[in-house]
Amino acid sequence: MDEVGSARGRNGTNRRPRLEDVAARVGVSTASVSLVLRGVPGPSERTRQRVLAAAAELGYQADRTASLLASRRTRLLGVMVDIHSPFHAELVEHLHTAAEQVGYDLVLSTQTRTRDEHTAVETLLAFRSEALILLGPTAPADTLAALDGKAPVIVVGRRIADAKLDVVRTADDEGVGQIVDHLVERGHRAIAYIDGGKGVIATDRRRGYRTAMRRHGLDAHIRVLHGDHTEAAGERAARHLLDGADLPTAVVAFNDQSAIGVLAALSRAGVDVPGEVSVAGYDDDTLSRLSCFNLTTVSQGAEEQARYAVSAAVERLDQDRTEPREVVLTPHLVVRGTVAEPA
Amino acid sequence: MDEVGSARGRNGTNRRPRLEDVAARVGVSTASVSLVLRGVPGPSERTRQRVLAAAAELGYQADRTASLLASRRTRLLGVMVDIHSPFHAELVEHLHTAAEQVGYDLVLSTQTRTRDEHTAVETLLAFRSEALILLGPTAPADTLAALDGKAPVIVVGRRIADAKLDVVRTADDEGVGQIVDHLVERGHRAIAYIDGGKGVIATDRRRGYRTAMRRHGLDAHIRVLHGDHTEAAGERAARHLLDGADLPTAVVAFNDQSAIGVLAALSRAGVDVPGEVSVAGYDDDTLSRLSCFNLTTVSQGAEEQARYAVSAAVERLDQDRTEPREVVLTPHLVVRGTVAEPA
DNA sequence: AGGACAATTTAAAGCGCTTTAAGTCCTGGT
DNA sequence: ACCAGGACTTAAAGCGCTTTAAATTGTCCT
Repeated sequence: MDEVGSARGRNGTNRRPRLEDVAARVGVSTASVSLVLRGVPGPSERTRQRVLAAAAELGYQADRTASLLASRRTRLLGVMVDIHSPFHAELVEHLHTAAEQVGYDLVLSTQTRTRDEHTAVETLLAFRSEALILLGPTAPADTLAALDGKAPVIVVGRRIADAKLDVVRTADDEGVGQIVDHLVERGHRAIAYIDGGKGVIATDRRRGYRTAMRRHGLDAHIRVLHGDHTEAAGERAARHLLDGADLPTAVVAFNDQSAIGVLAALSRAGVDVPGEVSVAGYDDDTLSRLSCFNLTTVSQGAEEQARYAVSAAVERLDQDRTEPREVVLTPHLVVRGTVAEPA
Repeated sequence: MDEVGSARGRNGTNRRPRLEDVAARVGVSTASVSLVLRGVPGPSERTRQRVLAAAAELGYQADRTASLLASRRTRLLGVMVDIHSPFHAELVEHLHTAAEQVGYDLVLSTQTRTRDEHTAVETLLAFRSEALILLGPTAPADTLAALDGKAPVIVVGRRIADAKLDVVRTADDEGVGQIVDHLVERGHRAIAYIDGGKGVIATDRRRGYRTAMRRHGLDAHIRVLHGDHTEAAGERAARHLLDGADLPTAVVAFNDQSAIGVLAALSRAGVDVPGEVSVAGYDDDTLSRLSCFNLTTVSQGAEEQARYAVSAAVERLDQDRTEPREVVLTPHLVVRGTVAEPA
């Protein structure tokens, strides 16, 4: 609130105020000040008021490192993110609020091209995170399991073979299934799918497509095109479709980026979307919301995943849950403008 | 009974190894171990080897909070980012490497819709960051100046009125100037500009446009349309241009998002880009690189800014520089596919 | 052999906070 | 009066590491 700028370097001594300074000012012990500042019941109302006043005057702010060190607990959740991912950004946002509600704080660490997952996690541990929330880790399952020996690990967004650790993710197959259902309801039958490569997630989504098509008795229309997670892949696949004889009435892409590649290729070829061909993506990326795309897609529910991840951590830390748990959430369709009845 | 990894649980049976444990294992004092592990000269080669071996065996990892507390120095740079910004993501990536090279580490804190700048900065300070690197802060100049009283503040990407603190930014006016030059070279004269609202940055870019136009003797063609930083604004402005009598041959937008709105509107109206109208953005967003946009834009040089920000911090911390410094970098044009000779 | 000096090693004092056992000071009941 | 018991308050012992002064060892002269 009040930005009282205490002159730094006025007399060279520029120590930030310590607990002791507040205590001295009020004339009580540091113990009392600590108690008051943390809201622990005990100190009298009079002391409380005076301490709070003094702390405010001095602009006192607890030194986190000292607090962490002194208390066995740090109430810190380490979060590993890919700072380039918009989806992670959203997750972090919700993790912050979820953590705050249960009295935990977040420490962030990011992997980049030059900074691998290992380093990121070490940093988290070095700050004494009590649990690790890993967003879309790529490390092998046993590496993650080993990590779980040091602190509870919660993996978000990725399936782990036979998980000995907590996992929070959405049912990717189901999400793609929903898209197919949506398209079928609108009257589509020739629905092609552009694959996402060889990851766990891609496998699930592909299976979701196949299963849904069969469920609708459209086995004959199953058509999976090679691709990956990039826009370029979507474009390539779309061109392949355009070159072929039978253009499907709808195309489902592995993710939004790929779908956008499809849109670009179709638009360049003069094919109207959704007039001639319907297109759907996956992830509900920031991109997909842009009005120039307005892509029908599937949302992974960042907020829900964040909430579950935090409560998984809390259950591990505060409620001695020991058996691993996998939370699989249902993604939900986001209907926008790239799907219509087939021509 | 059989637990994966080591038995953990809240009873704290499985303490992570401490300096003392390593020392005991080798049969030396904790002091020696500390010295070895930090690479301080002193310990003999024999001790060094044995300590390193023991540390590795135990999987020892220093407890950062304790280290930070014990040493006056934390060698920690606090970085405030907007986790939703792709540009910030890039900056962070480069900040990491730059900091590492000079032996500093980063602690990240993000502002979100529910978490304001103030909170983010407090967190940074609570972890005893020695300097604060603020990416695109929105707080008023005097608030930032007050902050500088607690720790050196380095503002990245934004101009500060009469700065008492360090600033690293690019010359926004110059960047827009480069775009205008580029367009003029290609033969454009009727170049419109879509404004970015009322921020400091927007002001600079607008001025850059005006100045460049005058420099080329195109005063008569100066045309600034109302807008902001969103795609919607770009779309709106473009429609306004389309409705008017005289469509310019080129449009420069405040940023890439706005430019993409322009592209969308033009494409919808059947106007060919760059055949009929050239379009340019600003920021070199991830978006602008998408092949379906392939937008000609201006790059802010994230890496360079990051390097300067870190060295500004280091100069403050290790070389007691006290007088503020402003580093203004030259942005550079990124020529892609949305600019061509006027029809 | 004795001692000066360099090379190692270590004891011990914190860093700023939390936490707990041990006060201190009241109250009211007997 | 006197004491039990409640309401506060505080002294003091760490948390796991760094750091410095002092102690130890070894080396090399004279």
